[in-house]
Amino acid sequence: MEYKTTLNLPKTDFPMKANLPVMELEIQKYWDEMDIYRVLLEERKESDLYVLHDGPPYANGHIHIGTAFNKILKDFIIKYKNIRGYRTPYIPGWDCHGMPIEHNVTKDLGPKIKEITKLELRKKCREYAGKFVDIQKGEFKRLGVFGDWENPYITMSNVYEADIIDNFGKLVEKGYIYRGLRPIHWCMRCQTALAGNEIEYEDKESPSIFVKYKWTDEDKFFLIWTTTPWTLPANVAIAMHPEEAYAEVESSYGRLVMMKRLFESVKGKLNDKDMRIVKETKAKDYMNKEYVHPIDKKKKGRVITADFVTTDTGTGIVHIAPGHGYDDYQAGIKFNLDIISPVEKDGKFGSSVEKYAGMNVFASNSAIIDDLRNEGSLIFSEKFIHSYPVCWRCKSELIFRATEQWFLNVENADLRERLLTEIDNTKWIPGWSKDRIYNMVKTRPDWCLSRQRSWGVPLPILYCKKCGKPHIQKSTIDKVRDMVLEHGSDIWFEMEVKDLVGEIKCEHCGFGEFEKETNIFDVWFDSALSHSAVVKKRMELHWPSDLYLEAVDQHRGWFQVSLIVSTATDDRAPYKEVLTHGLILDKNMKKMSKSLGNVFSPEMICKKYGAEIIRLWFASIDYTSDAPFGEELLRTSLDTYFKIRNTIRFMLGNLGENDLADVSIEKNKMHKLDRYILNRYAKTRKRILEYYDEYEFHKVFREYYNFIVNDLSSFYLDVLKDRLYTYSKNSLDRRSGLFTVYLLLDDMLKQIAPILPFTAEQAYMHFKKPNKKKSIHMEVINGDFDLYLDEKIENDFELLLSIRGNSLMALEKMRNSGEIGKSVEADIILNPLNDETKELLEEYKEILNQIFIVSNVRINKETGEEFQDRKLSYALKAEKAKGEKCARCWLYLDTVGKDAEHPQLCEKCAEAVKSEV
RNA sequence: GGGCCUGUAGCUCAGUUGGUUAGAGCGCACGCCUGAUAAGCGUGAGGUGGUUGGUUCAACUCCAACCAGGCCCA
Repeated sequence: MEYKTTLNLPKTDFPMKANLPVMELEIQKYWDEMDIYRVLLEERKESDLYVLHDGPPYANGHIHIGTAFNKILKDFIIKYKNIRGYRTPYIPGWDCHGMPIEHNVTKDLGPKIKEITKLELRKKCREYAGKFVDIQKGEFKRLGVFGDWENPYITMSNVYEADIIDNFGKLVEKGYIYRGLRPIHWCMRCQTALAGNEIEYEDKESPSIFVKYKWTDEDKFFLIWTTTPWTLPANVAIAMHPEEAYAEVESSYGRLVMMKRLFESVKGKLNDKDMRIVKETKAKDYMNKEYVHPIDKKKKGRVITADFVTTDTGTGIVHIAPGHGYDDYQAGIKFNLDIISPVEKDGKFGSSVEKYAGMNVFASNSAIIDDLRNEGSLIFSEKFIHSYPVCWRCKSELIFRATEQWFLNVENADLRERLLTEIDNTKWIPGWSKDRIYNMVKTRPDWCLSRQRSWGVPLPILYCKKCGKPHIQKSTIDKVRDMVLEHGSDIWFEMEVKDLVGEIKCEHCGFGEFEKETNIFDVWFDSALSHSAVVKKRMELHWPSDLYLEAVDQHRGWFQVSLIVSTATDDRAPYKEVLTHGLILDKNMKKMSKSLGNVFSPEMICKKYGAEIIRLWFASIDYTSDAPFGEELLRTSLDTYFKIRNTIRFMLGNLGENDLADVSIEKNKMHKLDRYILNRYAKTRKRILEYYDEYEFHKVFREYYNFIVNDLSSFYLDVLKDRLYTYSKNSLDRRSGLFTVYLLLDDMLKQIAPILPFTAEQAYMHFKKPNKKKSIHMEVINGDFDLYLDEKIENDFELLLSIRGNSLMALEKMRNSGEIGKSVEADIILNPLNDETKELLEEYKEILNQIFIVSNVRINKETGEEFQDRKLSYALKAEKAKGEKCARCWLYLDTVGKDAEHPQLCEKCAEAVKSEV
């Protein structure tokens, strides 16, 4: 027992128990105090620049697991590029304007909304967004993300808002901006436009009517179907399905065209027993055929085709009013139809509809039905119950109503073609990501930039008070931009026109008084311009960015809108590479949502487990597809984390108090086992770096973790213990082992630092190493392990390890029969059955017992279980160890007792003990 | 309904240009150690490869359809 004190057992203050929730906060404090972000930039001030531009999360609510995932992936890359020696400024940003914030603020206000002004509402929105910017900032920092948290970019800042207006001016100058009509959801009671999530659906009873439209040239009719009779005055066309069969039908109402498959259903409804098909036709037979307008007989409409025509209800022919429906609008764009919008803000027909002018549209339904019936064109009518959109606030029924909107023309100056070229010139990861955005851009419509809202950047457009025409001029816009830069965009709403832009004249009528546009920009326009407002403007960055990294949903969002404005104004994509990741779903691969109660807050996980555990989980999954998430899955990460941590701790412990400055050993003097593990690591490390360069973190993780488990923990370190603990302190073999552990730990800490920044930092603090920096993140991965590549050692050990496997099985049998406990209680007898095996065993005979962790390995002619593997052939047998147990190293050796001073010890231990004195 | 994606052991992932009994780690079971100890080591049991067809001497790997799930549109 007294000999235990002569052993070199591991010793370290690096705690086994991580207590991450507390430890991480301490490390965070350390980073804050040293100002790690600026220290790193200073450290790399001469280095190459790498720019990952942050896509701004929406400043609305706390971060969720998906936001955390995105930020952590970005942080992996930033920290990796940094530790590879790049200068990696990272400017986090927030998207602050827009409907969801305005919606929440409005909801909180309740009925008080009517008492406050637009400016007051905007102020409340600004406060709301500001509050969540601060909250999210803290939450992101807590995850260990490095960035310029003191100077993030905020889309509601003066600089940013001014840049939005500036770029709009450029787009105007280049001819991308035009005004057009577009139908939007409209609440006639609130007299406002509504966005998607402000719409609710309720069951509503509507009239369903069949109306016959007379051909202009013959006494035949198209039989159309609609549930919104009030939209008939705005009719400009009727649509048939391009693939379906149609029929001409003889009936008591005359000769009618309808969809063939709906014939029986229509016949039943009309109760016309003699109705019969007289001719089978196709939509193309009627293409562009003209009919008399159902309300205004002076006008004509024509036949078009559309995919959205229903094939299971109605008549198979629908009436088209592009001003009153989204499908209709799209069809209108496609077939170049007029967009008629005869309905005023209050939901009443304007003077263009003589017959019903001043009448509320819903009230007009019955009048229109009566009129059609009286003139004989209405041949069927019934009640129809369907889900219908209503206003989220006043619950009144909504209508689609075409209004004037401002658009960005994606065809101007061949923009669409140029976008597709830019997509081709960008590297998309993974590859399918390119197809996805390519197909979207290929077919996307013009971008509607205007929103009828309060919380956003105003469109800097004026309208002549006399002729009503818009004044949209670069010079004027630039004046607005300067005012916004100085005062913020509220100035648009506060100031008189002439104070805002000086004296200007209407270029159409020469009048000098104007009204200001009240619309604001689509919030996507804000974030689309981060490439300009941030990447171009910040001195520490370069344009274009090296990388954008967001979730799959951003192909329609940020990736695309950024591409559009950047290509339009600067003729190229704002990024060189785009990396897309999937979404985080719940443990059953179902979407997370508050109503399902399957949502996790990163905050809770940090408090309970630590940020490192989430980071490790994110590193272990393949982000190219969607991934599940749940607390029980985190347990895996927890176990994995402790394995990594303990292995690091064990290595730190063995290095202990050693002065590592002069531990260096030449390769050819090193122990063979050490040379083997360094060769293994050299190869592993090469793959790790390749995977990092390809952003394949789950492969990095797998490679790293497998090395720890299979190579280090269960083999190398297990075998090494005897050498480190029992050999005399300064023996070459022991120092060789220490040096190896030092080399491994030094590099392995750097390799894992991007993924586990807190733990790597903490371990680094306990790591005694020459020329140590203040933080591991200031280190650079540049050491070259190639000198340790050694094919012969690798091949030899592959074979030795195969023998070791059989040895382990033989030992396990002895253990199960109770003959031995630990493996050093046994000897292994090997009988080489061919020359190759004999040669191999001869070469390594000195260290075979170490490799197998037994007391002795004897090579002789004894029989045993025979094995063949590749070129090896041998018989193997395990038996109880011969010799005495050494009181110090616990091996059973026949040299025990030979030393008179230390009769309980083996030769080696006796020497070791003496040398220590 | 359209575009894109995913589906290999309980979990996370490997499987090279289609080619022998589909691999690893975790977890699980059993055992050992007590000089990495709220640790370490060993052994073992787990897979009709989403389903169904097709191409081929041969398919987890190629093709088609379907099922389940995800994103973005309609």
